[in-house]
Amino acid sequence: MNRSDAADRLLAAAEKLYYARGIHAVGMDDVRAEAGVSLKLLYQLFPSKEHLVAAYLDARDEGWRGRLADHVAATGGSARDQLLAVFDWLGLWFAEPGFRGCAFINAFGELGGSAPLVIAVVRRHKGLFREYLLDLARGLDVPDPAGVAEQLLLLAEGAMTAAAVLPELRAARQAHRAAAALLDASLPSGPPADAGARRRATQSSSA
Amino acid sequence: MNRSDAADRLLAAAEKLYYARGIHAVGMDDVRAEAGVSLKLLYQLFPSKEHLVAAYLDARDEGWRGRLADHVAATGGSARDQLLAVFDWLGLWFAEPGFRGCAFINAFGELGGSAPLVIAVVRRHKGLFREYLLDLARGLDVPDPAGVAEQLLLLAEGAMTAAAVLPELRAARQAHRAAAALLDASLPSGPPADAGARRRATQSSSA
DNA sequence: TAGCGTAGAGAACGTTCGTTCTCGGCGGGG
DNA sequence: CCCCGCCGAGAACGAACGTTCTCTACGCTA
Repeated sequence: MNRSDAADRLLAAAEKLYYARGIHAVGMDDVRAEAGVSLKLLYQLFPSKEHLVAAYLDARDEGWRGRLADHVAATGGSARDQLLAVFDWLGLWFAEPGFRGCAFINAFGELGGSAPLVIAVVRRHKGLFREYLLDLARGLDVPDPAGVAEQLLLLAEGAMTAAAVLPELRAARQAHRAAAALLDASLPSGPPADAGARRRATQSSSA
Repeated sequence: MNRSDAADRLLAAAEKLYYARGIHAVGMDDVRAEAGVSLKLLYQLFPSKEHLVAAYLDARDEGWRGRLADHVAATGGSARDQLLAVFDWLGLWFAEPGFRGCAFINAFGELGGSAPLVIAVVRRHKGLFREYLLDLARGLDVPDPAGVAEQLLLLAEGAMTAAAVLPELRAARQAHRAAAALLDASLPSGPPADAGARRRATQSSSA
């Protein structure tokens, strides 16, 4: 087996097992067995569990942001539409079978104090997500796109944890409504002329 | 030593150690040593680690919600003021030394799949926080207090995780601004007359 | 074909941890 | 004063895990 193939299989196995069961509940031998790779090769490719976990999170970061950006780009529309499409995509993600919250928040809570490699990857991921929102927010005609991006980031983070802990809240829909309200309120000229109509329609459709 | 005193000391030790280092990084003997209690008595009071963790989270739930409610009640003012005071209190909490995010989210990420007692306590805590926000939101003159409460819940949850992972974002301040905007937008008659002035003042004071 | 480097399978090792057991001592009732 | 039961201290036990080591077999090269 090619070393690169083995690395791919190991990362796929790590993502499946770590995300589903948590990190400390999955042993190196579990990952090895799921990937069908020898322990020796595993340790040649990833010299410790922390390295494997960091690589898993790195791969997941790339995939997650890629799928989000693809969905948003496919939606098209104005900057406002694209920012709202972020929350549509969150709703699709939350509804996927096996959804267990944000892998990065989970990993941070699990390894918070004792895994600097992992902490760095988590921070990088959240920072890149924030930058992505900021890029979209720069397309708005608002005086403070960074503030809007950070407020939407808070909404998205809150939706992820709420969806994991209290699935019945339909967090993505509430986050979408809140995001629309924040976008309207952030316009220096006030909400667009039909904002009231849109708000009423959004509320009644969420009953 | 009284059994009730021993339980109190054990819960205090558990809170200090579990919150600071995470749950699986703290052994039963660490808690026993910190509390100055014998292992035998520990197991008489809490028959397993999972019971001890659940009891720790229950005690923390009570303390956390109590401190929040005290701060909000001491603030007084309108329902709107009290809801915003929730975010003021979050800012104070985030700034405390040793802040490491929400203990319940951390525990959920750490034990997500394998500790039903703990999951139940986490869900109860978040449910009670949501009910608290809902009680405050019922004092607003808005058509959908439940929606407002849930949107503010998302903001608060997002602020907690963002503050833990990216402290430099000053999440509480952004969450406060977003909450004010959401409250203005949720009024059926539109924002109060001075909402624009308040928004501008809030923005400039955050530079 | 002989020799060598390497890979795979899994045993082995050392550590940690949750939980239970043993032993020595202390206090309270006859 | 003596005996019995309980308690604290800590050893002990079994399991799990991260990591390394051993042994065997295979493929490549001359």
